Amino acid sequence: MSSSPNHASNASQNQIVNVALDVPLERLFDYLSGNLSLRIGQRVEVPFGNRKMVGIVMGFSQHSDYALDKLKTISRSFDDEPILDETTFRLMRFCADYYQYPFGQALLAILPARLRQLKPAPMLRIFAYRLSPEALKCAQLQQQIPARQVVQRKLLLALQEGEKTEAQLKQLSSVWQKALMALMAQGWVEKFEWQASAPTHFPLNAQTLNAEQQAAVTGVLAQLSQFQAFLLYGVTGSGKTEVYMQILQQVLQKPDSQALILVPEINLTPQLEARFRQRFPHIPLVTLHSHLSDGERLHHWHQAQTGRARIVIGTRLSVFTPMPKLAIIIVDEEHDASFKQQDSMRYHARDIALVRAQQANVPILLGSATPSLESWQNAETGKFKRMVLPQRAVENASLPSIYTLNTATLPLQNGLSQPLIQALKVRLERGEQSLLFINRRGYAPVLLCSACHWIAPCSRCSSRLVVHLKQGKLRCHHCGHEQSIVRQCPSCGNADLQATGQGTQRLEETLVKLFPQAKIARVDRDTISRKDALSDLLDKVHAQEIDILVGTQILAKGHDFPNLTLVGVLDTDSALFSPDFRASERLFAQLMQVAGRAGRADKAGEVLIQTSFPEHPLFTALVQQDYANYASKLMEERAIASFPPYTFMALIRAEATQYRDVDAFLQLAYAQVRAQAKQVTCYPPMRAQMERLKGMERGQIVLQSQQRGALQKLLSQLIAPLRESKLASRVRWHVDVDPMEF
DNA sequence: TTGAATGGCGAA
DNA sequence: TCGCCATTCAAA
Repeated sequence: MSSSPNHASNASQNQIVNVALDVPLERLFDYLSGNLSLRIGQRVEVPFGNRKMVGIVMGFSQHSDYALDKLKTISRSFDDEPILDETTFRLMRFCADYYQYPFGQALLAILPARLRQLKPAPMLRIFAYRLSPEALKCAQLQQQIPARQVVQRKLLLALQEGEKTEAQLKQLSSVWQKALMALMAQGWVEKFEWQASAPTHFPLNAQTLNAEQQAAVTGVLAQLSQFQAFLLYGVTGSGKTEVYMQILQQVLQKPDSQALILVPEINLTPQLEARFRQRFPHIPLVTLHSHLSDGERLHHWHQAQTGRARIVIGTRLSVFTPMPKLAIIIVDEEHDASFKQQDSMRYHARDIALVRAQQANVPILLGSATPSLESWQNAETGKFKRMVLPQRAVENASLPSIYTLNTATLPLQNGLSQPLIQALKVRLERGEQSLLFINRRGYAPVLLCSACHWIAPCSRCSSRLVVHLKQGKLRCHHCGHEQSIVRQCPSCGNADLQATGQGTQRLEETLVKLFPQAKIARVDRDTISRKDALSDLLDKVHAQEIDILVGTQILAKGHDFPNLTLVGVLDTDSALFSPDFRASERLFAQLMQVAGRAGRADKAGEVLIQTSFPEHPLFTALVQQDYANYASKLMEERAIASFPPYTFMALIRAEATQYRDVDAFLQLAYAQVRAQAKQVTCYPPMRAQMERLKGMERGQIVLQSQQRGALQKLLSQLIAPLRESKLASRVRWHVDVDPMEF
């Protein structure tokens, strides 16, 4: 292979270039380089069919399987520098294989939207400003500027502390640019391209750790130079974040090293981000999540990809962010289901993080109060090192007391039992806060005809319409369909239709009647649609402007309410008997999580759970707050039933307007599996849990194996013939490896 | 996936 | 015969 003299280019003189494109085909596409100088990992524009597409240069070759005279030529390259490298290719190769997803689509999907568009992206160079040598020599710098030039003086004052980036200066004044220009014109300030520098000092506001936290920190620090997975199992409020930060403090001492922190949801990032920024004020930190604008996202991604950002905090997609000096990965709340992507490439960010840590040979730390059974199993077998934080970190803070209230025997007043009402009353009198958790949005989950028992159904889904009284609507929470509330039963004409059951709206209404003097706030997807709505509300809670919070799972996660001493849980029983084998694991985690909101500071917390099944093992374990015990119970069940983590699963799902098309397709898949697989068990096609969704009939087959390898092999052989099958064109279908929902 | 090409069928 | 729709196929 000829190489160009200056090594800037690997391709010259019309070579064959292998390009990855965002198309649902496994292969790469060959093009001629023309007279372009290209490098691996560069972004290019290529003609594809009758349109243009963005591609990534994967390599160069002498030969092509494709007829040479049919090769087209790359139109142009977009960026000066490659944006991806072999490390990322390797990770995405693994993902594409593991999740049975076309490589090109997987690769292009990890780019920020701006880099998938057919135009050069403004690759932002970051500029910073510092005092000029003359300014440094000048003893009384402030006096050199007229006192009226307030902004100029302000900027100078800031720069006297040290260099500042544009972003930092921007915060000082809205007219910072004009003032800065003036200062530069006078020669006091100079501009330079900013490079992240090694932190020179860390603030001393690190909290003192208790013995277990210290042991966890020491344990991880002892193995910084190689791959090792750690499971940090710490009860809610045990100070996991402090452990993360003290570990990072050490890791980031190493010049240029980068840390990746994955968090489940966007709602959690502002708080966590603020804590990290406060702790590491001199270290460049970026976030990556869906609330960023395209421009911001590109900017942040680029910071990470060039190694300038030292800390990256992001949601699941950021597990793929290229980071040249990655030194550690932390996955917070590793059990959280939102790490699993539920469409296109159905990856699990925690699992990918493990693979990535292994490939990069760096340690990875998974933290949770209720670890996933998969991780728990890995800790049991010694694959992960387990570190336990058994107590709350804040002095005098203890775990809340948890009690069940038997709704089978206690009378209910609009869904609330007397003991719970009493408990709320007591908090109000004491000036403390309460939280009521109910996992149902809307006013009431069903609209029922008292005469013929007709229930308002969704026309497109096999689900019921939820009553939203304030809006006067019936809504489907699955497809978003909305209609006005019917006044008459369409089945028998009866006008007595009843909104039955409890939802957040109705609970709020009940509470307002019971406690007219209390300040009550409802928190669910309906009230938290605006971007800052949640954080505004949380501020109110902190300012004691709220007495009772009513809400769904949005409230369960991560928030710290020092004055909150009561948590009430309503109506979670349906999850106890769900056909999804993971439902009880999830419910336990969720209830532990909400329970953890009570008594975070030095006030004792109380958790009251209304249930008709107080004897259920889930609740007995919950009352004792014994995750370990419940986990081993669940593990026994999983072992008996041959479910994960004892086996590996994959699902083939299909949907079509006619179920017979779905069935025909799944029967074909089923037959193929039966014919090939020795170590894989396959169950006949069945209807999905939600049989109909958005007007589509749905079904699936389940594949199961003791060996991950056998399942992988089978899937890779199965996909191609299925794609080619005529039946496949009549249905929409996909493979879900390690599915989380059924 | 996308878009172009193909082929069948009813209307004119 | 034209035009519309559904189906099929290639994409470098």
